[in-house]
Formats: sequence, structure tokens, C-alpha cells
Amino acid sequence: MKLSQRGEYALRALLVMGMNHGPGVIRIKDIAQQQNIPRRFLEQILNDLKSAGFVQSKRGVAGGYRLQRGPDEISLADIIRHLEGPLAPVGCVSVNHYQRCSCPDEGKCAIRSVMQEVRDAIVGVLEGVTVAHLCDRVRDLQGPLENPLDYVI
Amino acid sequence: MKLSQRGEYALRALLVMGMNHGPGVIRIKDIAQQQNIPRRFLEQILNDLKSAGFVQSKRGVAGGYRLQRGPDEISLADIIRHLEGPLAPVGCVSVNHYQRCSCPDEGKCAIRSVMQEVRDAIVGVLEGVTVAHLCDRVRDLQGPLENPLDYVI
DNA sequence: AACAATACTTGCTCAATCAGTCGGGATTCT
DNA sequence: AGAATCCCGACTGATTGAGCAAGTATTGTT
Repeated sequence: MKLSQRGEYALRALLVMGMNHGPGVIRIKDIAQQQNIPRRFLEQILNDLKSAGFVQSKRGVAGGYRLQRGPDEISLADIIRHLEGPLAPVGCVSVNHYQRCSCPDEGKCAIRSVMQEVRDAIVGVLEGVTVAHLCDRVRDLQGPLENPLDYVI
Repeated sequence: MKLSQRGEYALRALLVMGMNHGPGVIRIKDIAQQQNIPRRFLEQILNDLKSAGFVQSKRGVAGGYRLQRGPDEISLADIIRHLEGPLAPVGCVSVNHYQRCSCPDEGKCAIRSVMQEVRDAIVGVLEGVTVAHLCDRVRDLQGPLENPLDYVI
């Protein structure tokens, strides 16, 4: 029931890209500095997010990253599933990565039925939140600011 | 967001003890066989559960384990917290094992606010389910049986 | 008192995962 | 041509997970 450091960094990076979403790209270096993420590590992570189709990249001197889809089309559930694997606490209640467990009859397994509820609770939250929602929250939480670029994540 | 094998075994073992709750004890060997858990590994786990105060043991030839408190006094949240650490997906939203994260202002962190909801959702389920509830579920799920000892977990 | 069955303790292994680091290669703008 | 940037693969060092093994201590039975 843990989000890895890698996962947290990824979310933070995606949020930065969400806040600055537009035609242009953002440099890894900037994200790393702003969010205090080891640059080399972030490279790996963004590369991964790229092959998963969450972000696009542009190489060369004015290169960087941007979201591939709109911020409202990327749910946290999708992101975390890709980075951390199943959201379900045990494989036998995972919808997308089901894996049979060793109990004799799943249909009658009480533990499974509880874990099912846990899974649904987690997925319920994460499926309902997109990067765009995250951006809204940032704006809500920070209230009105002098400089609209002066936000914090 | 994962329950370890160890954790699953522990829950299964506790459930067996819950179903057979009474003055007597149950042998490790029996639990291990019934639930298909490596015996040596289960010894470790039960020992751990013992030092945590969930179960009692009796040594010697008619020895074994039983629940220390009543099945209705042990919540899954307690058990899992002890075995796996915090239920929260990130330390900065954990109530019992809070740990500051690297973001500049937690109060304004959008990711944190989502993770808070995830935590609450998980805790909401797990806090509400005790070993006794699990036992009820077993009985519900299995329906009426010839032999009341002939249940499955 | 001897024996057998049981729990207890300690220490070990082997593999996987996490959190990075590093060196260099490929691309693109100026 | 050169600098800035992303890209790729390998590597490390620490930690955790999932057990195994050998032997010790305790207790009931005979």
C-alpha cells in the first residue's frame, strides 16, 4: 500500500507539465530543479512515461517534454497502474492484472471480499482524478496569487 | 499498494483462529496444512503476531496458538499496520507514521490532498472490519453446511 | 524419568526491487 | 561547428521479501 519515490516524482512531474500545458515543452532540468528531483533519475522516469504514451518529447537544444494527451484525459489511476502495477492490494481482486491466489475457492474467500472493497475504494478515488483535476486543486489550494506563474507543487 | 505474502498468510491464520476461537489452542501445523502455508514461515509470522499482542501461544505437547483478544476487538487495520507498516500510500498523509515529504508546502500540495483521500478510503474499509466480521463473511459466503467444521477460507 | 510433540530463537540464503549514478550517443537549434 | 538537450544501457548499493535450517526450550504423556 505504498507509492514509490519514483511514482511520486512522476506525479509531480506530470503536474508541472499539466500546469504549463500548451504547445511548448518543458526541460527536464527545470522540472528537476523546481521539484527537487535528481535529474538523472527523472530522465529515466520521463522516458518511461514517454514509452507509455503519457508524454511527448522533443530533442535538441530547445527540447523538453509535454503531455501527450490533454490533462483531463490522464487519470491518476492510469499513471500509477503503469508505474507501480496493480492498484489492488492482492492479485486476486485486480481487474487489469488478475492473478489467482492459493485459497481453495475465491468465491467464498472472506479476505478476498474485503480486499475487493479496498480495491474499489482506491480505484474509486484514483480513477476520478485526472491531471487536470490536480491542477484545479493546486489553484484552489493556493488561492489568488500576485503572479500566476508563482505556484508551488 | 500491495499486501505481502506474509500479510496474507497472517490474515488467513488469524481467520482460522477466529473461526475456532475458544479456550483451546490450534497447532501451527494444522493451520499450515489447512491453509497451505509453509510451516516454518508461518512460525515466524505467528511469533511476530504474538509479540504484537494479537495472539497467545502455549508451548509443549498440546501447544498451539489462539487469539489473545476477542475476534471483534482485532481490526484488519491494526493487523496490516503492524505487518506492513502505514496504510497510507505516502508518508505525509499517514496519521500513525507521519513522515514529512520533500514538497515545499504540504498544506498546498495537490497530490497530497488526493493521497489523503486514498488513505481515508483504505482506512475506512480496513478499520471497519474485524476478525469477527471476517468470520461472519465466511459463514455468509459459504451458506449452510452439513458439518459446521467443514468450512473453507 | 524418558520421550515426543510442540513452540521459540537465531541466523542464513537467494532473488527481486528501489533509488539512484554514470558514460556516452543521438538530435536539433543557432 | 558547437552547445544544449533528450536517449539508452549498464551499473551499484541498500533494502525487502519469501522462505529454509538447525538447534533450544517447554510441556504433556507414559
